[in-house]
Amino acid sequence: MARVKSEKMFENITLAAESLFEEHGYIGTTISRIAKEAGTAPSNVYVYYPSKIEIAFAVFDPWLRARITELEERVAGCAGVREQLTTLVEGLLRDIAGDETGRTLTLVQALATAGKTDEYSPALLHWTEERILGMIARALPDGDPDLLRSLAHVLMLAFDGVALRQNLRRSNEGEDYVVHSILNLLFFTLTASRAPVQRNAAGTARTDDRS
Amino acid sequence: MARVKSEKMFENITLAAESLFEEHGYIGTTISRIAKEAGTAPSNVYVYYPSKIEIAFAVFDPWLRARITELEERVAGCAGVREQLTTLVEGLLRDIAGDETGRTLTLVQALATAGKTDEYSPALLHWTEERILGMIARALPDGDPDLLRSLAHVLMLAFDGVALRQNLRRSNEGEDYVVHSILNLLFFTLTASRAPVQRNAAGTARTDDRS
DNA sequence: GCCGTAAAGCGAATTACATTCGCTATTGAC
DNA sequence: GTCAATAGCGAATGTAATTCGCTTTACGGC
Repeated sequence: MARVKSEKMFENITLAAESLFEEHGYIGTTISRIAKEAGTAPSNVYVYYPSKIEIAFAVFDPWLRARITELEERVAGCAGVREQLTTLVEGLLRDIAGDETGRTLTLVQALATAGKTDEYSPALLHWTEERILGMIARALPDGDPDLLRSLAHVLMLAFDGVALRQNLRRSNEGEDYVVHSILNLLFFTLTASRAPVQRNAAGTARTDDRS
Repeated sequence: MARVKSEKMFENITLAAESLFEEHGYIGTTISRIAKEAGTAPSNVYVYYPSKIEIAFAVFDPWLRARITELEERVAGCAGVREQLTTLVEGLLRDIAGDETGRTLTLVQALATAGKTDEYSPALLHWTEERILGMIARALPDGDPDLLRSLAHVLMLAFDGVALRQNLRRSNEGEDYVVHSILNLLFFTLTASRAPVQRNAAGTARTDDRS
């Protein structure tokens, strides 16, 4: 063997990219700029990453995992079903998907511009969906498994939708409405799926934990 | 006045763009190629459209409106609530958002790469959401208006999500699962919202029109 | 400590595009 | 028939990702 990759340089490039993506998004960030910020030449960036899109994935992956894990803790700390679901949906859609630092926008841009040749491992998406399913299932232990999976899937789609529309909106009032809509739907569904267990005379259902 | 824009040339450019976007997506289509296909020079394209993204919008807008209108007719022709909702969701998510000719992918790519300076009128999105709301409301005339609007909104998000993920998947089995999930959720919700009116002894609800 | 070598590092291409410029040719209005 | 606006076009321009070829460095074996 001979000369070895510098851990320091790898870190410089990754951190520079992270900071620039955050500030300017995927498309607004150039390899030249990343290199300059990392203190090297553009061509040397390709010693550490095979392409620009791989840098974006490398930056986004740990960020999303950290946010989801953090969200799991917050959800687990909530007392009732409604609080748990509200925390989950707000955290996922408003805080993470609607993230103002533009990281999900970065990913959306990267994914949208990814060519057929860019191999994007769906591992992160799977992982995320499983985590969301876990949170839902813990909130609704008696829920029908198929329905819970459907909920998780729809939440993932909504996540993508919110991220995509980041690029179109000025204000973020849209996200609040999204959160409201999903929770609206979720609570109706919750009512329906738990209805056989507890139902009052008026025909409306209530859970044992009020918010 | 002097020389006037040729209607024929405008059509040539638009049709060439439509065909190329369909085949290669937004990013895979170049202005040079559009011009060649239209029988003119790249620079002349800019006499008819201010930018590449405007061409994409011009092509996508009438296509989406036609598909949605067509879907409205199909939904209206369905007999029961479940058939109507199934037709709506399948048509919207599998046929239109998951469109194999890649038109929604084209739009997603265009939107994702759109700079802050690109003015994209949200008129089309509003129009689409209103049409979806109309279809849902006609299927569920007794539904709570707020809930119906939430449903329409979530469907729009799912639409975006499906379109975005077009770029990641090889097969389209994912769309079938999406359709299943949404319908699953929808029917639970339907059950819940109609429950106060009709409910049988077992605590499960059923509507008056079975599929 | 020295040497060979694989690989880091880098400046200069290369390639690909969207978009603009300056000029020529056309055509509609008078 | 003349004028003038503008369609049409070939050649820039500018930007950005990625590659190339060369130089320099530093690890492993001796």
